[in-house]
Amino acid sequence: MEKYPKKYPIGTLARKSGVSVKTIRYYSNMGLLPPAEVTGAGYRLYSDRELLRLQQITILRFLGASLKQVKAVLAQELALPDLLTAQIAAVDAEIERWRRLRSIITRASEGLRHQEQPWHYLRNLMGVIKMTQEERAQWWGEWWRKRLADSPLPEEFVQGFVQDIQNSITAEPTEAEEDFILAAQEGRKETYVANTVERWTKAHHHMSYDEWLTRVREIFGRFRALVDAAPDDPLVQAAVEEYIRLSGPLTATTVKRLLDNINRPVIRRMVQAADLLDTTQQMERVYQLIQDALKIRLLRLSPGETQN
Amino acid sequence: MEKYPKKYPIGTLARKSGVSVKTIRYYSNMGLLPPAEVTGAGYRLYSDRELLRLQQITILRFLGASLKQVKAVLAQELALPDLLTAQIAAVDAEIERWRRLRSIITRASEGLRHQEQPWHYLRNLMGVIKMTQEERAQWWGEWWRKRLADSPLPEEFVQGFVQDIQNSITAEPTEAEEDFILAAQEGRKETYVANTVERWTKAHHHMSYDEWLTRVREIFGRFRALVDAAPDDPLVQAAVEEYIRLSGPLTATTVKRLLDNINRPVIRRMVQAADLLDTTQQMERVYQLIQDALKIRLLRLSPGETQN
DNA sequence: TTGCTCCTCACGTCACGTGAGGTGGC
DNA sequence: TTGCTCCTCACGTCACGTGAGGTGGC
Repeated sequence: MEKYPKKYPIGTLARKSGVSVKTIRYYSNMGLLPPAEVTGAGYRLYSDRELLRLQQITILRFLGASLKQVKAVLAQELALPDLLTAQIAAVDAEIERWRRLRSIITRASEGLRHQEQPWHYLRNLMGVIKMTQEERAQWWGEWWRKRLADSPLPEEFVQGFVQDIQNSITAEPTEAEEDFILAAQEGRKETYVANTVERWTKAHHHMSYDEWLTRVREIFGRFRALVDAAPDDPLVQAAVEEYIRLSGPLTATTVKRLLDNINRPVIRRMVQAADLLDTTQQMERVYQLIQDALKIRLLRLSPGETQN
Repeated sequence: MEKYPKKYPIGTLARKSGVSVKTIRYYSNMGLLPPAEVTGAGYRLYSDRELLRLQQITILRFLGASLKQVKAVLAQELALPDLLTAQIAAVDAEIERWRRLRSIITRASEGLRHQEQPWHYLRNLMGVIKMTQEERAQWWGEWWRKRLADSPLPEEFVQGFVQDIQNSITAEPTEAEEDFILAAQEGRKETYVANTVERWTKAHHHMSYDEWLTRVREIFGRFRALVDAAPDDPLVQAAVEEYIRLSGPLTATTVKRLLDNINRPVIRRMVQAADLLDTTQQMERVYQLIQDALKIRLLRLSPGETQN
């Protein structure tokens, strides 16, 4: 006695399952849904066993599986939960791809509004977005080399500086970095920088960039005057307090970020450059003073976190 | 004098543009990038004019345009900004599609963990998610008809009630609605409802569902006792105050939402049902009392918004 | 006999890539 | 002459849908 005795032609299966005749024929031909029987005249006959299998196929397709994956799952070569986990990852990748495309199109669309040479602009935009890590390192290297070409800094120094810059470039570019490169390539770097820096000082310090710069200069003047004082001298600590405040709220996190920043090779190299250009040669000592004063300030803010 | 005198074969163009020979051949064959010249031996020759055009094609493809769209833009049948606007909309639709698929797969994946009949569960899930508005209306109609089958309510009343239910179904189902249908189909409705209701009362009222229900019953008891009082009677107003608080903070918005809710045809029909079943037949009057008391409370909360 | 169902085969979709088999040009 | 470049043609990708032309079965 067969379990599924009743057999019916393809049209009946199509009606029972809601799947088109063409699609069922396709599945059958590719071996995914073999008919229960084929008559002498070539008619495909199916039973409810095939109906069940077809429903499983439909479900898996509904969950985004390819026919190849469907085949693997039904052959029990691939477990259902594993398929779904893989699908979620694949869908996430797709969403990421589309998001990125969306941001690119939006940027292009906005950029075009103020552009007189649309194709030229779009070509630059595409170029910048497609840049690999090495190409960006290359670009920044050249940019700094050009900027420092006329400076009186010794050649080895410039070489080292460019090296530091290139080493500090991470795998994933930020949109801000891409926009800067684009602006520089289009010769509108000055206005771009002015705008973004102005936005930053306005948002974080409620003052214009000029005001902010004046404050920074004033603080460095104070440090310079105190260059021979001890780091825990109240005057030095007062100056460092101001310095911290210009970077954010007075918390351990802010101070740590400042210390991390000041320790970056590029910053250290800039301090060296200042010393090379400055006849007083005090920048290195000022730099040490600020570092030490920051460390003391951090100790006072978080006595429990001195280990790191 | 030609503007682009130098002509070169396909391989040179490939190297200059970074596009593969095969792709250039494809574009040329389909008329998107006709060669500047074809030699007697059939060699395609290109100039820098074609190089420029090829770069434009590459840019548009980078922005997600199809070759058909590329053709239209280069033939100036479609303006660039219009293309980009259309692209953004298309990309948004794609992201939405993938998001929906992701949520479906996630739900399936989580549901499978506690399921003994995975295919059966997945089939139900697919069915529920694919339900159209009419199918959902149909489903709710049947569900209520079954629930009210044994009730002593007259048949015309049940008909009208089911009609009201079906009319209140919106085009877009919520996930909560889909989950309820699924739970009901799988016979785990009771635990599902208990869980979600419990979560709701815990989150919004910091009490268990049982406690919350006791409070609601107590308030209705108070209204019932006050059925002949005026809506602005202090005791009625005190009861309505409690009633509002059980629904949210005492603001004009909350009161308006309560009034909207109480005015829904389905709610009115349920009040009528209570009267048909209750020997005291007071529910209709209690209902009116609550409505009037709510209106007075709303007037006191927002005297400026009485027009609507 | 009529009308419906079923069959195969070929082609189209989208933007190419692969590969075979052959030829032109430096 | 050798090695590189170029050519055409056919087929594959993915999951079918469309359509032509013909036949089986109630």
